[in-house]
This record gives sequence, C-alpha cells and structure tokens, in this order.
Amino acid sequence: MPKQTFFNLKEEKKRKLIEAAREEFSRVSLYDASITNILKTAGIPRGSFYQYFEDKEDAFFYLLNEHAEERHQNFLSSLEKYNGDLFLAMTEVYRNVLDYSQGQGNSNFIRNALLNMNYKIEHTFTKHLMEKSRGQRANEIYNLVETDSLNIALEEDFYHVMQIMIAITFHNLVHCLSNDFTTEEALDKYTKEIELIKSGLMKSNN
Amino acid sequence: MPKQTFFNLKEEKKRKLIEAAREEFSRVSLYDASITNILKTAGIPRGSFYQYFEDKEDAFFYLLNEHAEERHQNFLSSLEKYNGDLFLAMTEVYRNVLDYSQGQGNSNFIRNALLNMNYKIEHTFTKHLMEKSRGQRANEIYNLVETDSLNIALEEDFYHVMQIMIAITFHNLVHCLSNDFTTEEALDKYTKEIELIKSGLMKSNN
DNA sequence: ACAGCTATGTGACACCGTGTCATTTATATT
DNA sequence: AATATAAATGACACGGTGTCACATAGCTGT
Repeated sequence: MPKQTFFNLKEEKKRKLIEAAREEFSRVSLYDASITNILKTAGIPRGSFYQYFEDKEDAFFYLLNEHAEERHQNFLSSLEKYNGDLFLAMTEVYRNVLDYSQGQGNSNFIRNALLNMNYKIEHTFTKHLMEKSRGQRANEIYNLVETDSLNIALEEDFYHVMQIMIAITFHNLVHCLSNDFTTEEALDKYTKEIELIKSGLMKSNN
Repeated sequence: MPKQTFFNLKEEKKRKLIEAAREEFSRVSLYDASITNILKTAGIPRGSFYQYFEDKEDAFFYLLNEHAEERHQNFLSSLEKYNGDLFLAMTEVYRNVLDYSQGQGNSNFIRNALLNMNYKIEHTFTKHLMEKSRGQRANEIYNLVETDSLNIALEEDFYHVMQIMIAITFHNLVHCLSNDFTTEEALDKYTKEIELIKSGLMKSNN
C-alpha cells in the first residue's frame, strides 16, 4: 500500500505521478520497470518517490488494484444483466480485460501485467471475487449467481466452481496474449472451453 | 539455451555449476537470484558464466527444462499405467510436482519456480505436452489417452481438454503452495475440482 | 510576527549486480 | 615449433536502488 503521504498529495501531483508510473509499466514489465524513469517522467526527485511508495511493486500493485476493482464492478453488473448466469458474466469480463490489453489508449499496462502474470498479480485481480467465499458467511457473488442450474450440492462447492472459472479465464488470457491471438480467436477458444466444462469432459453415462 | 561451451565442459565442472545454480534458485526466485552468488558457490570467475550462459534466465530455464522432461516421462508412464485415464495420470503428475515442491532434498527450486509461475515457466513445463497438439498430425498424448469416454467429437477438441487440465492443474499447484496447503489438502482440492469438470459445472438436463 | 514543532521535499551518495572486453592461458592443427 | 582456435579471467563501466542528512513548508499557540 502507498504511504499516507501519497494520499495527502494534491490531486494534480498525484495524477501526474500515477500517469508516469502507468507509462513506465506500459513500457515494460514490473520486473524491468525502473523507478528512475518514473521520476524523470513525473519530474519529481528520487527521495519523494520513497516518501509515497515502499518500492516499485507498491506503485504497481496500487495501479493494478484500481483496475481490478473496476473489473470487479463490471463483473457484478454483468451478473445482474445476465440474471446470474456465471458463464456469460465471466465471458463479458474476459472480453473487457482483453479489450484493455489491446493497447487501450496506448496504455499497455494491463497487457504487461497479464503477460507477466504470477500468483500475486492474479490474486490482485481475484481477491474481490473470493472474499469469504470458502464456507463461512455467504458472499456477494454467490448470492448474485443463479446457482440452481449449477451442478453443486453445497455452497462450498461453489468455491471450487469459481476456482475453476478463474483458472481457465486467466489461463486463456495469458495464452491468447502470449500468442498474439485476435480478440475473436481469443473469444472462440474461451467459449469453446467454457462450453466443455459446463457440459463436462466425460461423456454422460446414460 | 546454454552455449556450446557449457556442454563441452568437463562433467565435474558442469555438475558443480549446475549445483550452484540450483542452490541459488532454491534460495530465491529467478527475479531475486544473483549470478554473483552462483559464481561464489561454484568458484568460477564472472566471465566464465557468460561463456556458458546468456544470462541467469538461460541457466534457470535450462534447469527447469531438465525437470520438466522428467515430469513428462512420468506422465507418459502414468498414462500407460492407468490405461489412458487422463485424469488419474494428471493427478499423479500433480502429486509428483507437489512432492518436488515440498523441499525435496532441501532443494526449493521447483517450489520457487511454481510460486513465481508465469507464462514462460508454465510453457517450459507444458511444451512437451502440447507438441503438434492442435489439429495437424496426431500427437503422442492423444494416442495414449483413452478418448472414447471423453466428451469430444474431434481430435481438435482434445486440445481444449488439455488446455483445461493444464489451467486447473497449474492453478491448483500455485494456489496450494502459496497458501501452504498440506499435500493432503492440495490433493483434496484438486480431485474435487477434477471431478467437477469431469461431470460438468451445469446440471445435466435430464 | 515569531519560535517551535511536525510533515514533506530533496538530491548526493554508497552500495550492489550486470554484462563486456582486452588480455591471458589452454588446446588443437599443420 | 608455429599458428590458429577456443576457453578462462577479472577489472571495469554502467545503471539502478534505497537512504540519509539537510532544507523547506505548514501549522500552532503566544
């Protein structure tokens, strides 16, 4: 988390700094990004950066989290729009993220994040989804999803359904970006795989 | 790929270098690993390292690939052992990798690789699996798997089945390691999710 | 207006790791 | 032995990070 000093910053300066960081993280991965470049672009001295952030990871995950929260809101809206159809809602999020990855406003930030996806990055994207999802109290998503048509007995099973959806969604995002799929190809692959897991990988034993 | 010079090395020196690299990559992630440490441990001068490898990534992926090839052989054996049951064979590989991640011979190399999983690392693990898998010529795996009981019409569909299995398998590995699951917990979660995708996430419309 | 206190801004600097390269040493070839 | 080719070596330039002592601004009560 950025330090309090960062949040105390005047809007203009804060915006400039965020913009500079986004620019650097659009240029290269978190790994290759250089704080020095952010400083140059933002026009602030070195010491100031450390006044606001722990390190470059801190800045990166702040930006990523902002984005993830937006996507999460989109997801909730989609769920309502499609009357709780988890698969349609996820497909819409998938499409959203793809759009953001194809150089939205010449910011490759999301693209670079996905191409260098690791657990921490995935977790930033999904932590909102999985809050209190395991057993315990019911979570927001579970209540929005039309679970009657799902092949689950307990609420706990829903946790696993979400895990599966997340695994496949992120795997597809990364795979399709890495292999320069067009949006259409990426959607074809995704919907194909979603259909497969909806109906099951094994033949029904009728 | 390591340079030819590396392969020309005398066995003893090569072994020592590999051991030093493995030690460093067991200590920290690829990102945090330092060539300098490898040099110290192996007792070779700086210039020599660059005689053998392009950079630390080169050394890392050489090691990882060696491991991945072993796992792939295990997978083929398991497939035969279980008469082409893809799910049992994958579960066995899952268990294998987990074993290697729980400090096998106090080498945390695989653990660190999984915890910092990204596309390139995943690809190193799976490239053997996916060779020529898409359309074209039949691949080795497809011929070993008992596909009659799978819910697929074309060989191309098998590609998607594998993609789904890979997505879920790696997602579980990373998730379980990140959250310090015991081997038992990790297997429970995995088998639960495999059962779910075998039978399908939607209720059968009988 | 001023002293005193706290929060923020600043940039020089020490530190560390990387990759290179000119030079030396070993090995093979004629 | 002379020459050519391959490998070994370590000093060095470069670039990035995080820190720290000092400077400046903002606020408070007198």
